[in-house]
Amino acid sequence: MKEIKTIKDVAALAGVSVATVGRVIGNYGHVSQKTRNKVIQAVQELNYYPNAIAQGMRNHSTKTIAVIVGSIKNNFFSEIVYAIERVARKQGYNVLICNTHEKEKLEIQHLEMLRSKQIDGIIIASSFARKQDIAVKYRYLYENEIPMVCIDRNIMDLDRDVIESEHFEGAYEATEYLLQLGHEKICVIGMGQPPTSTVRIRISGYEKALEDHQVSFDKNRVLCIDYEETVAQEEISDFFDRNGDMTAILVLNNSLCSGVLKEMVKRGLKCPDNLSLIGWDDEALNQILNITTVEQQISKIGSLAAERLFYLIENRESKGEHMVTTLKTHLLIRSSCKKIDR
Amino acid sequence: MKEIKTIKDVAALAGVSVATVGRVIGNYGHVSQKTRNKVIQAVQELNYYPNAIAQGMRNHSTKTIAVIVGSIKNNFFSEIVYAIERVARKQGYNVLICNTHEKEKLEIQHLEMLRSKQIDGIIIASSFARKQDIAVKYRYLYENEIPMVCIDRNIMDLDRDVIESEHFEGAYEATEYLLQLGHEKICVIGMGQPPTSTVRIRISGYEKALEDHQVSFDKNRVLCIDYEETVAQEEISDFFDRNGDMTAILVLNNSLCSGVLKEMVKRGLKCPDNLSLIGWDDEALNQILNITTVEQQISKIGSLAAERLFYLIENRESKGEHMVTTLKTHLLIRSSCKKIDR
DNA sequence: TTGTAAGCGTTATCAC
DNA sequence: GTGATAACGCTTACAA
Repeated sequence: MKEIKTIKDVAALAGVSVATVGRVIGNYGHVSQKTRNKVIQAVQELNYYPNAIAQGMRNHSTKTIAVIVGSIKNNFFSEIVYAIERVARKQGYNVLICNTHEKEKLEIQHLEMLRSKQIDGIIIASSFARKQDIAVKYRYLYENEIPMVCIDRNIMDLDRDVIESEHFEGAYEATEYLLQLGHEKICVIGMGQPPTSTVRIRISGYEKALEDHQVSFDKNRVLCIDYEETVAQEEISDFFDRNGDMTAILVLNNSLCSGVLKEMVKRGLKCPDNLSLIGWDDEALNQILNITTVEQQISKIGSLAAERLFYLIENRESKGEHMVTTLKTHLLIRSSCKKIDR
Repeated sequence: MKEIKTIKDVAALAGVSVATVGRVIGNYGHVSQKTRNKVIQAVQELNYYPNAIAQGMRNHSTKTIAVIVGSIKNNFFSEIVYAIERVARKQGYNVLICNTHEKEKLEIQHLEMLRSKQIDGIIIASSFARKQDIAVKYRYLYENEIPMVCIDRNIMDLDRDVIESEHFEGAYEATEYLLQLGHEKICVIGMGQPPTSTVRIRISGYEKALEDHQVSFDKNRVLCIDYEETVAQEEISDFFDRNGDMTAILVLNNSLCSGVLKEMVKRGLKCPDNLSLIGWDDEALNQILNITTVEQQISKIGSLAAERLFYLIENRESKGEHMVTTLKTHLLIRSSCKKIDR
């Protein structure tokens, strides 16, 4: 068990001052080749690594960013985090992971902790839909000098950069596809009770498609599910009971697709014979069962968010406009929807 | 955009010294009620939060731990990380996430970075199977004063705590189940080329079960797949070609199950009619398709590892024995395996 | 080219 | 009960 060495130990061993060691380590200023070699020698001998905490203290930078998401267990988020970490590592940054379980209180707690830890930047999928929903005393956590990028969801009226998908268009296209196949009794299922802002926008895309095809909207065809996993299956089951006449389901979150499929198995409903189905996000399950799906560019959300964040970190003073990037979705047509007669 | 306040600002506003503010914040020593109130008032007014970097500098503690895994995209790891983060947050710690892509070089790089960042502890699923495999110059990264817990995999001959599953017994039980159903041409598929230590142990459990039932082991029945996703499906396809006579497959990693199922769909093989199948780890896919599975206590691996790590952090001096915790697996029998005649 | 020393924000010991 | 101050390890302006 070796003691951790400091720049002083290196200086002592090399027979120079700490300033000279600093120059060699930091690669700045002028150092003679001879001295440089002595220092490098000493560094290797002692297995010296600079103390990043002390560096951070001086430089006001921790080379660490944080990602705040609902849950890293959600495939959508774990893929995003993976992409973020990839970009971050190449830039010499580490990534802190924070799960909010979609609880606003926890999100606030995390932000306070991150602020205290002097994190360099934050990528967040917030539980707050609008700035007004954030208690005034906590707004400073969102409106401060720390670079921040919102992913998947916008916080309305908050002037921050956003990377998201075309929620509206994705849902519109999927719904229209079902309408064109002859479906009118179309149900949608999304996450959050109340629904996340993302889900709300997707629902409005669904509504607009119905409207454009002269099919009336029925709010009983919409199910928004709470985040507590235990009750989800029961809610889905009740929903199936209430909508015995539905001919198609559009699932608005990947994590719900398996629940719907379980219910179909339980009821002996075949897809697409008894019920047409469209999923959201492409996963192994959808590929194997040949389920038509709204595809998002998940990795790209992560990598763009990370790149944008590093840009903000390196150009802190630039007071430019906040930027909203919207990524295209794509309806991947497989064989889970069938044509029906009206 | 507010400036970040320091303890000095608080002291100035409250009209006391920084020492007194420190006493109030840190809740130690004696402060009169009157002074205390003035300080608390100032703290709230300025929205002051202690700078954790400066605290870390003083206390030699960062209240941050790191988790090093192959890939957070892997459900097995994302569930573990979720469990770890849950425990950590309650203890006031943050969690850094590091993906190694199962590359030894990257693992070393991460460890160096973490050391530099003065991380308080590390939970790692290492790519190294044995201490001897680690270059001598890097062994100090594994044998130092930083608390460390290995998960899922042990590093042989390294004296560290381990939390893992019963790999051997899990594979033994699954194989025996197949043998009892009359299968003898049983294939296994696992991750890593060469296989991870975890997979190697599972394979030896499989071998032992064959031996105990007087079925000879054939190495052509074993497939170990490289981590590059792009080639995996092809390798599985070739493997199916080479083993046209197999009657059962035991999948040793959750992430491979979907690949096997895709291949079966492609070839029109029904489960269990044409081929019996056992998966590893229970996921939505297995539940929906009714696939018999070796269940691990995934969340528990994470929470136990975190609890053990915090114990080590808080009892740094204790030179106790390293501890190996082995969690039971459970064969969850569904309907993906059928009885056959010998 | 090299060394000295101030300062980053906190904690905690020591005086008063 | 309270305040001054050294220390944590590093960076860098300034002096030599």
